[in-house]
Amino acid sequence: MTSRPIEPWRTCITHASRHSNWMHAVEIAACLRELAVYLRLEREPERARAYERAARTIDAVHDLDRRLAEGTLVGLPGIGTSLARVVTELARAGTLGTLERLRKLWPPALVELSRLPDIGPRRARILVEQLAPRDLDELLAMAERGRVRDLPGFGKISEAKLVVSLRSRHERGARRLLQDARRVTATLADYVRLAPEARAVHASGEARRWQEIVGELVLVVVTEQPGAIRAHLAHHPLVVEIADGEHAGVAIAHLSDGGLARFHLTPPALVGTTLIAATGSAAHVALLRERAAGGGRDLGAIEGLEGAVYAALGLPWIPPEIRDGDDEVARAAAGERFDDLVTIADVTGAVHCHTTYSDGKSSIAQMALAAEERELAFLTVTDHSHSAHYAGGLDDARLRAQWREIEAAQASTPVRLVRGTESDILADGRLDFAGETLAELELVIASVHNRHQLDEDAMTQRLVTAMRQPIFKIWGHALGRLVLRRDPLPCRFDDVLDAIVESPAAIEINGDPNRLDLDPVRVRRAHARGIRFVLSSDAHSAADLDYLENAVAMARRARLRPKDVLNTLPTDEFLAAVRPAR
DNA sequence: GCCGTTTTCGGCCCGACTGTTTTCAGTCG
Repeated sequence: MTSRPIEPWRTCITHASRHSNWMHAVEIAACLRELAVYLRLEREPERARAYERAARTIDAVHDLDRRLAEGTLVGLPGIGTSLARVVTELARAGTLGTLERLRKLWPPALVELSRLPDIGPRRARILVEQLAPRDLDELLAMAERGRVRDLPGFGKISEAKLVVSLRSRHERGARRLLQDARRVTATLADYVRLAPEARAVHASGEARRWQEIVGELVLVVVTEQPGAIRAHLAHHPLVVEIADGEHAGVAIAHLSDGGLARFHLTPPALVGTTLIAATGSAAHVALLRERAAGGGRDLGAIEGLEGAVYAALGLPWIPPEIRDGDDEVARAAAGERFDDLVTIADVTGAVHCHTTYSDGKSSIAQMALAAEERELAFLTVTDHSHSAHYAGGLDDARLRAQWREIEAAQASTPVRLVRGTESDILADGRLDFAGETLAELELVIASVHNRHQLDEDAMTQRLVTAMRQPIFKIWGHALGRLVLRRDPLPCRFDDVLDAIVESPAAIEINGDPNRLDLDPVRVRRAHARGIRFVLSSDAHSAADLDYLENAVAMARRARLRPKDVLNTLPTDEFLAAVRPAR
């Protein structure tokens, strides 16, 4: 286990280690999306869609560098000879003749404009061509003066909507998923490191605290020449313009995807306090500032690394994941240490994995190999159950066929393969297999996949009934939320926790970047009731096993220790703890 | 521009909604 990282955040930086060029997948995908915007403006929606599809593929591909080197991009979904050439050129040269030409042809505001709600390519083009605003602020002023309502395709109502979305574009348009934020932050950090004036670069902000939704991206750059860093930043392909921040040590980059990135430029002596301020939360920093002032000190003037700043305040270092401004400072002051929160090195096995038997992309053998590579001792094979038609759920016969394949695969892997299921929780709270089949399984995950719209009473009843089933089961992606897309299931959560406390059950913390479910706030509530957890990746491919990192981070945010997590146990103890039949 | 053949060219999700029109275009999910 020694080879795996201890501090989850670090892996983000190491994964992004670069080759001779500096164009990452994130940047290539952004350029493809920008090209798609221009193609839509030029009324080529099919080609635009092809570029958007290629952007999604590049975002998702795990071995881009290898494929670039070997010239094996063609064959990836949506990548033909033409787009392979475009991607290769972007990767090698950092830009593309066509893209540069289009950027000169269309005003910069246009790309951002076409991302606003209710503004498609046609009306974006009308706004830009008829009003010729220098930027979106000027367009806002024009809309406020009533100059939009008489344009073709516009009226008073759409003008008013435009004003609203232009006024709120920064706070709303910049909300992004944690995974996206971490990737873009890492790529910006790598780029800044290329500047000789940058002595160190640290990712910070909400992404460092593993918040599910990230607004601004925040980075700390250690440098004695902030002007040189600003000039360097202006040349990044994602950067539209560099603006001044609230004080001289801050530069704000407007990104072509509509987001903002804030760079704190600090001299070496103040890196610790700057990193603390840049990481937040605001409430946490306020508590530290108060504590410093109580001792007659100015937080912003304390020199040294982060640990030294905390030490100067009489505190142990507090992990970013729990800097919520809740009671972490008070507890740390009272002597509680947080250096024993669960880490990825504590996790012994991969729970909740799909294979080609249902909607996974990798075979049982491929999943086993990926688990072995990650030094995991066991892997639970938990494909969907029969009711999940859309995902190719398994009936009894195919489940038993899978058991035979698991047995065969077991012969050639040291990873203990566990016979499991992700059983649908039916609308009435029953599980999807008969009791005798469930009893033959070694592990049961019970999840809601449909009928999300039941009312609170019916949903609570459904979940309570499911959790009271007389077998041990793991409540999978508990409240079914999709970050920024779907709210948690409506239910009386504490009633469900009551049922879990009484019944044999545990709760999953799902590391799928769209789910991150159960959320850390509710995990703390469940933890306070003595409920235990499993950390899972919900992997639908071998590479997805890395989503475990997200689950670990959510668990750390909830202050879980290894003892709170079932899949930190040795294989035999884990299997005994989760065995369905008792 | 990609893809999958009804195999080298035509389709690419499509219906609901809404504000703008005056019978529909644009946008969204």
